[in-house]
Amino acid sequence: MPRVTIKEIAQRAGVSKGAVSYALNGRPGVSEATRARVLQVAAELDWRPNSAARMLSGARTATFGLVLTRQPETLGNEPFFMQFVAGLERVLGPRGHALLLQVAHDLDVEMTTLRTWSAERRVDAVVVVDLRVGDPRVPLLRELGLPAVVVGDPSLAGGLPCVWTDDAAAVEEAVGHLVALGHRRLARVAGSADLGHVQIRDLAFAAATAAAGVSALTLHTDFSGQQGGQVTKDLVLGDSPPTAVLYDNDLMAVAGLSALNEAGVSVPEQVTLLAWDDSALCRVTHPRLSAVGHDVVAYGAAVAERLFQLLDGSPPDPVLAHTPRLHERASSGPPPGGPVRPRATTGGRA
Amino acid sequence: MPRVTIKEIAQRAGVSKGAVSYALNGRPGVSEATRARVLQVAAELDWRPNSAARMLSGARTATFGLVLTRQPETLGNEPFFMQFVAGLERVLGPRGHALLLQVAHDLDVEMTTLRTWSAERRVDAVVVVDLRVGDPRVPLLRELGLPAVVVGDPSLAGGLPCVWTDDAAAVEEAVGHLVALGHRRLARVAGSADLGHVQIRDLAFAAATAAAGVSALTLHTDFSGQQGGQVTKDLVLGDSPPTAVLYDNDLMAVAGLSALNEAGVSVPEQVTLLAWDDSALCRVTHPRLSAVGHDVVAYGAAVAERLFQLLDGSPPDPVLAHTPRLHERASSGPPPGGPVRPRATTGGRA
DNA sequence: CTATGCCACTGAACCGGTCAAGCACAGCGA
DNA sequence: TCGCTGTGCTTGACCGGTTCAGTGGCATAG
Repeated sequence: MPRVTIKEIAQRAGVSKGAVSYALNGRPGVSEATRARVLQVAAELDWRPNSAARMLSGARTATFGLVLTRQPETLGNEPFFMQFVAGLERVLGPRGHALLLQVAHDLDVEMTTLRTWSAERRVDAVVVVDLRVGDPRVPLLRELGLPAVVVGDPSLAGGLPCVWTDDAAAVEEAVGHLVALGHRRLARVAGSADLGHVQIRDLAFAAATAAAGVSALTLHTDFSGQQGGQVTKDLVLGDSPPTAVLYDNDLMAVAGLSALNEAGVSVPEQVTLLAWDDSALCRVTHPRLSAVGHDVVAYGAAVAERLFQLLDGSPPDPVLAHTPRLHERASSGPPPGGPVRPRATTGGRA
Repeated sequence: MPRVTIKEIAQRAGVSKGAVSYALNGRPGVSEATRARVLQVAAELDWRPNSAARMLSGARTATFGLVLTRQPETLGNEPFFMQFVAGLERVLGPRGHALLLQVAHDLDVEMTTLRTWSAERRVDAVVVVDLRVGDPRVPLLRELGLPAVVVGDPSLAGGLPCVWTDDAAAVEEAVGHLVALGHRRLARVAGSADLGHVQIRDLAFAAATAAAGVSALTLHTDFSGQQGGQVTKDLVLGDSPPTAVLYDNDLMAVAGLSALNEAGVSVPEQVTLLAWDDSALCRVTHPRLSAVGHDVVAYGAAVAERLFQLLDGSPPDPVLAHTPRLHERASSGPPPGGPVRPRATTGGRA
């Protein structure tokens, strides 16, 4: 396979390598006539730049990196990541950029990968997800001088450019909705406490319930269905059970629903359940799960846009992608014994 | 950030660039004493090869490509892909290789990506999944001369090296199990008929049911929960309903279970359900779903191993990764009216 | 003592682009 | 007529590795 190079284009077009480079990159230094001729020859030969050569001289790899650090099983259970990646690519693809992906099983491996990518010059920038509280990746990226876009709350990003969703506002909306329905004892089945977005929801949940003067309890899990189901049973079958439970992902909500179903507790008559993420899972249960959710594909696309802005030298201001909204379905309703006052909501969205 | 290059190592070690290259790559041409000195200097300076420079001269990118062509939503709902990727990385990471990922929304985009990666020399080889019947990617890869490992049945791979799981045998096991339980009317809720693995299961299902002399019906869907639920209801509430339904993924099985639950049909008393893939979803329903499943992470790892073998020049023989097995849980049992003969199974695995 | 061969290493070309510097020539004003 | 400026193109260095054709030194064979 004799690969087409600019040298060959230069010969055929009767100009030098340099002129071809100028012409192909749309920069001044060649006449329009020459440029057109070069472009035509390039098209005829179906020339594509050798990415390695570009990288070597230009120092731009046209590649971004993403490391996902979770257990493979957990990762598979979260539709979030695949949709997020799809959103990234929606923007990267048309711009000729590629995504380098690594799935790591712990943060140390991820950090090593970031170091390697930086040292080997494999990526122009990286996307960082699942921020921890006091995340060690933030200082590492600073130290490496590796451009990065952090997916998460500005309070966690340590000054790095970030794209975030306002989870606190979403929690407030959910709590407000539940309180308006008449619920007075709320519980939250949360993910790992060391994850930044979990902590942000923790705080928002505590604040919103305190402000509304209702009781609240948050329990942390590993995001698994197993723990989601167990914790739900413990809560609902225990002393002073909550009348509404808010989950940190969809899988745990599904597991909770099944556990209650098994225990003979009816949803939403006895307990209201609210999932988080609003993936397809929420629409395949009976009753269908009400959920706090957002457009994850668009979220990924927003992050990709931010990556390009970053390389263009824009300042590291946080970008709010959007605020997750509550989607009411059949798993939520007034608490048993009826609402304190008539349904005060404005009606749900499907 | 003054990047460390072999030139600097050469200066410090008092040898030439060439000698350093030999030393670092473990090839003959330098004495052991010199090699040790070079390696030590390299370690001290924390040298890493510039990947672009390597690619440019060596023509090896240490990168493999993977294109996933599905709707982003569908993709998110299939734990398969994330686990598969995790399995790939399990092997690639330690060997210093990276994975370039693209999510495409149709096959044309995927083909364009493959052309681009090949022309730009971005990858050493690619992994091809979701093979179609008469897949156009097979001749394309041939034309491009791009090394590839096909994930799927040898009959679909068109002579390209492939890694596969014996889905036909798994279908036979499932049908055998159902027949042994006494079921005489089976149905299958399948995915898109144009996917190779769906067709293989189609044929195996038809053959196995015919051999057992039981009635069988296969309906195709788009893998979505919505269609999975709808088709299940149509089947079970229709004329001559099946007593057992085998699904092509977990999501549809969950949706089917919910739909029946909603319609007041009890599982497994009235209908037996069997999911496929056996992700965490199967353990968060009530009753828990029996499923045909396998170790997807190991599958991905096997594919990665095959990639390296391919680059080492091994012949394109198919590799059987493993055969999915039936995992019995609570959604399967004898048909209503009792088994034709006493339970003939040897007991299930968790 | 020369010839032979091997070992360890050097020097330079090369991969395919980018880019700064330089050069030829046209157009223009003085 | 001579310089000056700007356009359009060429030349060649450079990125950081790999690789191949030497080369000099040394040991062994003839």
